[in-house]
Order: sequence, then C-alpha cells, then structure tokens
Amino acid sequence: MTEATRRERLRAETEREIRQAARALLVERGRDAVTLRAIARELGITAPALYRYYDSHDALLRQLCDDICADMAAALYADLSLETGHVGCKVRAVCRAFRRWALAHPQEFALVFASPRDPLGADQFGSVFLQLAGQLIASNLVATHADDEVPEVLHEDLVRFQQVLVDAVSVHGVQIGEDILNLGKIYHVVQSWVRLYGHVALEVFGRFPFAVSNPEPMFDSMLDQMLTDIGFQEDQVS
Amino acid sequence: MTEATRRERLRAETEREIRQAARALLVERGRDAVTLRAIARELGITAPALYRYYDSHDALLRQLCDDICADMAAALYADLSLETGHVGCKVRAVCRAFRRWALAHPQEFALVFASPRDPLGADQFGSVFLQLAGQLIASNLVATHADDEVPEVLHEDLVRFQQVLVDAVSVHGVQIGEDILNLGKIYHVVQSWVRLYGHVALEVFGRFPFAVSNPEPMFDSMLDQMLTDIGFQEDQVS
DNA sequence: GAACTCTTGTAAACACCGTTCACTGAAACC
DNA sequence: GGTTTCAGTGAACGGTGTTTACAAGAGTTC
Repeated sequence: MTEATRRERLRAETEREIRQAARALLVERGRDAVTLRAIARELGITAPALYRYYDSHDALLRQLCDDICADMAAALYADLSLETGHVGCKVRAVCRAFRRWALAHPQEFALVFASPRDPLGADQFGSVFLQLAGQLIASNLVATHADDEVPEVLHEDLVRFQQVLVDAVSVHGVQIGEDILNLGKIYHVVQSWVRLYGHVALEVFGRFPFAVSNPEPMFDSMLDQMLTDIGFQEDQVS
Repeated sequence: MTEATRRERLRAETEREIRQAARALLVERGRDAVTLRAIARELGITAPALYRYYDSHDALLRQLCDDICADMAAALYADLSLETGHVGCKVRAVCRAFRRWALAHPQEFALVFASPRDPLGADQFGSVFLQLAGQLIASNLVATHADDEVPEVLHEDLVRFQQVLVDAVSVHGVQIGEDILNLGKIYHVVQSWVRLYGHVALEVFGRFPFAVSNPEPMFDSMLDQMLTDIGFQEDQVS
C-alpha cells in the first residue's frame, strides 16, 4: 500500500513525535516552554537534530499553530456532527464548541488567536466557520437583510467575503446563488464572529470588567441575541 | 519642596529609565526582546543591577503592563476631553480612541489584553471605561431596558458589576441611584465591551475571516449599532 | 559486494538569556 | 570619623537558538 521507504517512515515518525512533544510542552508549561532543547530532550536526541526537520524555532512554532488549527477544526466538526437539528441548532452547537475548546486549551488559543502574526491566520480552522456560515446563508431560515442596511464603503470588502463563502461552500458540494447570499446577511455573519470571538477571548484572558462567577449563561444569552439578529426565530434556536 | 535625598532622586531617575527602555524594546522589537540584559545595556549598567529595582524579569513585565495601562488611560482621557458633546458623543470618542490606540500599539495591546494572565487585569485602565459607563448609565439619554430582559442566572454577577460601577462613578463625585442603574442597562454595557474588544482584537491580530481593506467604516458601523442597542437615538450619536 | 551519495544524528562552540553571590565604593547617618 | 546602607560590579551556573564540522548508517550504483 504505502510505498514509503524505511527512511521515510522513520522520518515521518520522528516528525510526529516532535509535534507531539511541542504540543505537550505548550499545554503543560506555556508558550515559553516550547524550546528546541526541551523538545529534543523529550525525544532523546540533541537540539541541532531538529534543524533537519525545521528551519528555525519560529518555523516550528508556526507548524504548531497549524496543528492546533487542524485539531480544533476536527473537534468542532466532531461536535457539529452530533447535532442533528436544523441549521440554527448547528450554529449554536459549533459556537458553544468553540468556547468550550478555547477554555480547555487557553495556551493554544492564545498562540493561534492572539499573537500579532504575519499576514494570514484562519487556514484550516476557518473552513469550519466558513462552511457553516455558507450553510447558514443558503438556508431559508435566515431572514433577509437589506443590502442598503450596510454602509456602502463596506460593499467592496463584503463582496470579497461573499466570494470566499461561495468557494468554501462549493468545496462541500453545495451551490448557492448570489441572490440568496446578499450583503446584509454577510455583514451580520461578520458581526457575529466579532461577538463570538470577543466573548471567548475576554473569558479566556480574564478581561471582563468584573468577576463573572459563571460566564456560560452570559455566553448563551449572547448567542440567543446573535441568532436573533441574524434572523432566527426564538423557537428555531432553543 | 521635595525632601528627596540625592540617593532617592537618583534611584527614581534610574527606575524611570528602566521603564522607558523596557517600553522602547517592547514597541520596537516585541515582547521577547524585553530582556534584563538588553535593558541594562541601554542604561549602561549590568543586568544584576536591575535586581535592585525589580524582584525578577516577570515582575518587571508586570510593571510594564501597569505603565501601559496608565498611559493608555491617559491617552483615552485626553481624547475624551476634546469631545465636548453629550454622553453619546463621548462614548463614541472613547471607543474610537481605544481602537486607534490599539492599532498604534499592537505589542502593548497584545501584552495587556491577550495574555493568559493571573487573576485581574483592568487596573488603572478600566477606570476610563467604568467612569464612562457610569456616566452613560446615569444619563437620561439611555433608554430603559427591562430587568427581565436578562436571564436570572446573570443577576448575581450583574449586581456585583452594578456595585463596581457605582463605586467607580462616586469616586468622580457623581452619585447615581440603583433605580437608574438597572440590570438591563448593565447587561448592554457588558455586551458593548464584548463587541468593542472583539472588533479591536480581531483587527490588531488580523483574524477577520477575510481581508478587510479598510476596517474603519466597519468599526464605525458597529459603533452605531452598539449605541443604538444601548438606547441612543441616531441623531444623538452622529 | 564495494564504492558512492544522501540523510540523520552528534559534539563543540558562540552569543545570548535569567538569576545568584560575594564584592566594592560611595552616599547617608549618628 | 566611624558605621551602616545600598546601587552597582564581575564571575559564575544552567538555560536558550543557531552554526559548524564531523560520524555513521541507509539507499543506490556499478
């Protein structure tokens, strides 16, 4: 089956172990503990050997980010597949899953979502949200928002995002027309991402303006409001 | 006037220089460049000398955070004092100032607002928002939100925040009754903080789901929505 | 099977880091 | 004037990323 030579297999295995060790260090002792020497120590090799696999410490951290995104996407998809209701229920499920994941993996969340990074970011991870947003928009459950609700200066950017959404959805075999996917809806999806990210980041970083004893109801309440704003009725989301 | 001895004056001056050097390193070369040795090099002294001023590298970073918060609060107050309109205008001004500050100081923003920190955070900085939120709530311009709009599980936390707000405002000599400061209003203030922080952090960290060519109109648009949600009329905020 | 190359690892070294410790010299105090 | 206080030094320890020269095994070629 796999035509990998012995050398290729060993190399792949070592690389897997490197990622695994890096991840464990990040989770257990924070970003600053993800050290080439610490990783090497874990594998029973020396630090310079890692340069056969990664160009630099920074490149290894970038790889770590990608791994985290992929794992999170997998976790969200898993939670999503458990939800068999209509689209509103799925949105709710994936938003809750995102919060749950972030709280369970604060170090990973900080590394991926709160570092003044290069250009991009979303990568693997974004597809979950994009696909869901696409489904959401394609669904008839979404109320129509007028295009002139959104300032005209935003149109150009939203049209670009529109294209991103269409592409993301079409990858999964669903076709949607541009008439359904109007700018008002897209604008509300972006606003929902702002609120979702805002709440989760504030909670993970402990930056609410006061001590919240139990943030979950506050999150759920925000989710209700979000879904209502997007256009779901109350009885479709609970 | 100042009864400081020569030694005390020198010490205070050195401490000022340490903070200044640490800040410059953070701004110009990022968090990881704020090292004891780099700071000492800048001052023309040796690294161990810094231990006469701070217990550890970590303590110095904490001090740096406090300085940043204080500076940001000063910047926000400065922008706020330029705005002579009613409370709605002031809220808008300070929110815009917050975004402007964050974009101009990404490293500082990341350090203060996006690190999995100890318990608290707000400190000096929070008082700007708290005072403004207090004024906002005390103002008659704010529409009334019914208490039963917010889930009952949140009441306990919101009541605590209510007290924080009352205290923050009373420090500035303004007294407000609990009847004006009802839970519905407080809930919307918290939600506004979520959206404000969410947008700014996403912009600073480049985590919008697509490339936004000009995020400012999107921010202003969100601000409009925020102020409307809180209860301002359109003509009171523009 | 011998000679060869390619790959994966090592050891040593360099410059940097936080931190500790014994010390010096000058300022402050009595 | 003698003593104490204290900012600063230099050396050292163990840690870091990274480069370099080198060894030794795996895969390939004849």
